[in-house]
Amino acid sequence: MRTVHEVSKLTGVSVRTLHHYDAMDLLKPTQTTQAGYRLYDDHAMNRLTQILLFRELQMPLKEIKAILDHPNFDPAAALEQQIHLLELQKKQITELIALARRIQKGEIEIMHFDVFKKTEIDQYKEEVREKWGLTTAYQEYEKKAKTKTGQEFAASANQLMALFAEIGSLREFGADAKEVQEKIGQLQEQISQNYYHCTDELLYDLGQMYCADERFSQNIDQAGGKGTAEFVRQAISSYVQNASASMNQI
Amino acid sequence: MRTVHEVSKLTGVSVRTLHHYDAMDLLKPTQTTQAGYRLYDDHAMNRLTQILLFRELQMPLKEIKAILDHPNFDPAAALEQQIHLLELQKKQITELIALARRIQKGEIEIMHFDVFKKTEIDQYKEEVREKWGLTTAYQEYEKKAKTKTGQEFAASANQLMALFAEIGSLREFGADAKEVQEKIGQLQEQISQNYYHCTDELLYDLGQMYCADERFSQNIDQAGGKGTAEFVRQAISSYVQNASASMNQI
DNA sequence: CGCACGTTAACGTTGCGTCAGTGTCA
DNA sequence: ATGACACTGACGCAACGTTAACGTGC
Repeated sequence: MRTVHEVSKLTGVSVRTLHHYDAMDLLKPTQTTQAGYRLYDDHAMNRLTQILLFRELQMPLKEIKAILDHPNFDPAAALEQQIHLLELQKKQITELIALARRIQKGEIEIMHFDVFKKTEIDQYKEEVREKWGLTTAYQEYEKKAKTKTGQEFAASANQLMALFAEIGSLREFGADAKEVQEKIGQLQEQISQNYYHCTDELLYDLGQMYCADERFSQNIDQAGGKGTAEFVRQAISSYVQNASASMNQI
Repeated sequence: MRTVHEVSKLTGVSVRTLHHYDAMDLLKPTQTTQAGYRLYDDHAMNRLTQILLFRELQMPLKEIKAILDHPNFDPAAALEQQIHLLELQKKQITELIALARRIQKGEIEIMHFDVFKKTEIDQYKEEVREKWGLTTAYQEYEKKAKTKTGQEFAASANQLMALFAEIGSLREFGADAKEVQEKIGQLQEQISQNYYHCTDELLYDLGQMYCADERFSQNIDQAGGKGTAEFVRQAISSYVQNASASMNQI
């Protein structure tokens, strides 16, 4: 267990940064003493490592949080992506150096501005985001949310909850039952209409989240009875599998 | 002559960024049409190249401006420094990749946090700053400025102007005359006391600036008569040369 | 006259730095 | 009791993004 100062000295981040990451729920201290002192254990240190790696790649902290908190977050896959990004950056710097050298020797006069355009890097970053089901959907959601009044917002939430209640009442038929699978299709459509384009992958991720995140599971179980969240997750899982199976038949 | 949009497409910077750089006097358009449209020529484009190179190295825009506007700014020297910095960055990324790879293979578990500490880079950046006579002195100045009232501020400015007037009255003796050289010594001391530690190098840079920047040369000439700014520059130049010569004798 | 492009002005955002005032612990 | 270290606001700042409201030119 380390104090803020110790973590700071060890990692090079400022104490203020640790406060900041705590406040925004990016990195919570493992414990706090009775006096409110932050204490970090090795697990927290590992998360900090991940954060710093992503930060090195110029990712916004919000996105880092979203990735690390993703229900299907896979450290190995993330690491691979990070390495790829680092190599792209290295390549870009190498090109920059080469160009600077040629200018130095007087071989060329003006810089190719293309070198500054990190399209390749940005492109891969976009792929990374999509891999974790982020940004594209998330941005879409934020835009739709802006043009919505509080009432409309509540209305679509109620619609969803009503659907969960219906699904909950069908638990006896099993997750694979036609009726249930139909409802899952409706769920996907409703989300697409009210929030963001809900692909099968996203739907799957949502299913995971419904169980993993208490704020969801509690609400869902309240609407459809205990175990509904888990039931929805299973139903979504087979729904998605069937969808990908029918894709392969084509 | 290019419009903002053209420059933007060519270089990858946003139009807003060009506005921003204009507003902060980092990159002024070569011309503006009667309608206020910004137009950039090749010279401006070259300056933009320099800016982007420094920005790539994570330098604050203020500092970039200070360097590019420095009276003795030397593009070749700057380029060399930029290359050096780029290579340091490349080295750091290489190390990061190596570490990430070892983690991937399971050879090690936890990251050496040292990799994130860019001490070497920061250190060299500090050298670059000092090379252009920046930051150290500038920060000192800003600190002293904070603990000063407007009156104290004006007082020290008047002291300086009085000194310039005295030097101006000694023009007939020539820049190398004992009396003049003495006054230059006083100048250096006064600056050190009121503003920041004024090394010989800094004094020399100031001399250059007194002539290059109209805001200075006009005031100085007003205090000591026409040609005083240029006279001071010459006097400082030989003062500094003598100082470095006497250094070599030791 | 439309339509792409330009302008200024002003507020919003990210990621912290930097006090200020106060409590804690060796 | 005296530092060194901790905490919580709160404001500040850099480098733009974003939106609004409006002029320009082919």
